[in-house]
Parts: sequence; structure tokens; C-alpha cells
Amino acid sequence: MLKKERHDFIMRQINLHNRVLTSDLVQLLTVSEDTIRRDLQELVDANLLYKVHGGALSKSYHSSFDDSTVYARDSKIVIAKKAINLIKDGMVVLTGGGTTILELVKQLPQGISATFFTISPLVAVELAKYNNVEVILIGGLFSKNSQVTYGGQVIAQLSEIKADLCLMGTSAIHPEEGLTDTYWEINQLKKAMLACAKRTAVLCISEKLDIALRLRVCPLESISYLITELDINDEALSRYREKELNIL
Amino acid sequence: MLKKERHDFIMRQINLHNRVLTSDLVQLLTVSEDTIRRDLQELVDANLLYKVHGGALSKSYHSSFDDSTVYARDSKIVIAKKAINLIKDGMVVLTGGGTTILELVKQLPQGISATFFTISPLVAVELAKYNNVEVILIGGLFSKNSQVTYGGQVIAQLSEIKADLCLMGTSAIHPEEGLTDTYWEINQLKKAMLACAKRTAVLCISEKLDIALRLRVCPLESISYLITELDINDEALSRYREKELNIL
DNA sequence: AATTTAATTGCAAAAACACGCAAAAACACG
DNA sequence: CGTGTTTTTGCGTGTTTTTGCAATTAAATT
Repeated sequence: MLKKERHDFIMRQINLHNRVLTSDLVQLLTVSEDTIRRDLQELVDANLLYKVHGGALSKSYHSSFDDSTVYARDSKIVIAKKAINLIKDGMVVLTGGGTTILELVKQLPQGISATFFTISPLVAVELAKYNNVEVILIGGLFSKNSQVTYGGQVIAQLSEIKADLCLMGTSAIHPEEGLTDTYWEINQLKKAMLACAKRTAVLCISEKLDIALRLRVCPLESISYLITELDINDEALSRYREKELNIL
Repeated sequence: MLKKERHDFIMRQINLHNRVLTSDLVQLLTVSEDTIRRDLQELVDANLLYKVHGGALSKSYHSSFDDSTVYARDSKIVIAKKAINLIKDGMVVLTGGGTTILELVKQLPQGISATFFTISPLVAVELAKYNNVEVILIGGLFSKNSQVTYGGQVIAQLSEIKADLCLMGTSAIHPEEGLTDTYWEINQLKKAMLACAKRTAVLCISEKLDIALRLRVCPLESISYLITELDINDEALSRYREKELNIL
């Protein structure tokens, strides 16, 4: 392998994961540590990355990691970590869009091997960073508000899918009313997603609890898992615990 | 073996594998290292490949390196500005992916009113920022390399579309060979895109000129517009001017 | 503070490279 | 056809680049 190719490989890794470990590169490229160190040093000289003890970081790392713009990011990370346990190798997973799902995808373990269907372009792009993940983007009209595809075509395609697990964000959840939404199209979409998955996990930051909106998606019983950032025994969840669903 | 034959052989190897080792060529062509080096140097002078220690790399293999400062961004903006003139209100436009197209979308005038079909999630997200634009994302398998959807499903959907204009980036263009590509799937995809648009504009930074890769997409005559960052009368375009296509 | 882990430095061998030179082949032209 | 010129090619020599190893230093971990 030519040096230039190694450099390209390293830069691809960096741009993909924002970071890279010297030891990983040694294995992946089967060269000595010294060579990798020299490569990294040369890339630093070319101003293409930061070097740190143990590896290197992307130059855009600081800007991309510090997206404190994402509302309640910490909570979403907690939720993501819980949800990841539901995903097993070989599964077919269907996901919606939204920042919570996106956070989940970013937290996935490197080696994960699964098939993902998604209606969110951003989720698709993020999923594509995992080598052993097959990504199928469900196409259709693209919604400017929710940044997902929707409409008849999407629903038609969903009807042909059989997924093991559906992960969806939520606008509102209520112990009696179940899942609800404001927009007709999104409502239809969620129904279709529920219909094609064996199990559904709803990712929900606590402040969306106990809210009921105009349109009903499904009763609580249709959901398999409710995942919040709260402790399982938290008071706020008591009315949900009485229902037929797992709380994580 | 004649020198020209050796050169052709080397270029075939390069276009096939994106790279070539000096030592391999010495063996394959049974000539001395010096001859190979001279050959490579001449091909570099003719602007047909990159030379690196140990061998040479394809020019088109300009890997998605430094994506913080998108490669040749200035050129791409010039191209974008030219291409935008082709888009009229009310049109149905089909776009591919790639950084050039993405730059074009970012340069669109705010008030633009049109319908866009696209196979690129990133383009879709960017297009969604324009209020009067309807965005339809064509779904299917998502390619980790080229960041577009591809495969049978995409082609099937494309066959149902009738677009006024197709905007596509390019890996390589050649006055005799026309548009060419390295990957089968992408090749099929581009063919399908061409087939469903009345006119096609190819966006191409000048360094991709005069390169022919393994798989043929279409002859030059199938393209309506060739858009580069160069002046229309630039010498480098002379061989394209002779053909049946508009150069912008 | 002790131990493990990663970085740095200098060194040496191998590989790749550049340059000049000369033999051979191809070419030009009266 | 003969002679002079250019092109092409391989070889020898010296230089540079690349790479791994060993010894030392620095950083993190406990």
C-alpha cells in the first residue's frame, strides 16, 4: 500500500468518526506504530488533523461536537444509550427522524451489523458511517419541517417492509391517550411505521410526557418500549408503569 | 512493445484499479524501472495521472479528503452560478449527488420555485431550505461511498419520472469516450437519470476533463450542456466544442 | 510512586528515485 | 545509400525516501 493511500485511508476514518486511534490504524493497515505516527505527523504538518495522545482528531471535531444547539442533548444521549441495548446483530430496524434518533445513531457501537430502514436523510447519512450496516432510505416527498420523507409513496413502501424493531421519536405521549400528533401526514406516517414492525420503541424526553395532541396515532398498548432519560422508578412514570409496556 | 502501447496499458491499469505500482509495471511490461519512471513522468506531464513514491494514482481518485474545505470549492461555485441559469421557475429538475451539486443548491436564489427530484439526502436537506421548492427524495439502498441512493428500486422510480432538466456531477469526461464511471451501480444510475430528463447538464471541474474510466455511461452527444469553471473559449475545451453539445 | 502505555529520537537496511552516459534503434535528408 | 541526428532504452552511481527496530523520554493510569 502506497503512503498516499494510507493517508487517504486515515483521513477517511477521521472524517467519518471524527477521531482515530493509533493502535486501530496499526491493525487496519498492518504497518508498524512508527509508520502510523509518522503518517499522522505528516497530516498534522499538512494541517489536516489534530494529533493527541493515543491517536488523532478531526479538525472540524470541535465545531461538530460542540453542537450544544441540540436541545436537551444530555437527556437524548441517555435515552440513546438505553435504546441501543434493544438492537441486536442481524436485526432489521426501522427508524424515524428527529434529533433523538440521530443521537442514537451517533452512539451506536462501531462493529454493529444490521439493516436499517429510515425515512430520515440525516439518519441515513449518519448510519452510512458504519461498515456493516445496510442502509435503505425510504423515498418520497420531503418535509421541510420534520426533515423526513412522507406521503403516499412512503406509506406504500412501508407496507412492504417487515422490521424487527421500530425506533421513533415522539411529539407527545399520554397515559390514557397514548401517542398523539399535530399533523395529519405525520400521524399517518407513524401509524404505517408501527404497522410494519414487530416491536416499537418510543424515545421520549420527559418533558413530552403527559401531553395529548389533536390526532391519535395509537394507544399505549401498541408500544413495546417507552424510553426516557428518567430512572425506571421515577414518579413521573408511575402512570405508564401500570400499562402493558416496558419502561426503560 | 511500443511506447504508446505501454502508456495505454498503464492508463488502463490506472483506470481499472485507481493505482499502479512501479514494480508491478516493471514485471508486467518486462522493461526496466527507468523506462517505467519515464513513462509515468510523461503521463504526469500530459496531466493523466498523479505520481507518488512507489507508483502512481488516478487523477479521478481525488478522495473525499479535506472535506472541511471542500476540494476546489471556488471552481465549484463558478460552475454552480453558471448552472443556475438553466433552472427556470416551474421546472421539474432531477439532480444527482456530489459536492458540486450541493454547492449549486446552496447558491440558488431564495425565491426559486420549482420541483426537485434527487437521489442525494444531503441535497434534499439543503433544498428544503427554500420555501417554494417541492422536494422529492428518491429512496432505495444508500451508498456509503457516493452518498446517494442506488439500486433497482431507484431505477424503477426514475423510470416513472419526467424531468425538464437533469443536473449531474461527473467522475470523468472524455471527448471520444463521453461520460464514464468506475462503478457498475453508479453507471446504471446515471443512465437511468439521463433517460428520464429532456435535457441533461453535466457539471465538471476541469481536472476531470479528458479522462476515460472503465464503464461507459453515454456518448457526449447525449448531453445537452457541459459546464466547467473555465471560460467558454478555453483551449482545454476545444475538442468538446466540436461536438453536439452546449458548453457553458 | 510505580507501572503501564504511548511518543520521540536516532539509526540502519531496503526500496525507490534521479541523473548522466552510452548503445541501439529509428528517423531525416541530401 | 550513407551519414548525421534524434529517440528510446538500460545501466551504473549516488541520493532520497520509507520503514522497522531499539533505546530513551513523556504521558496516562493505578
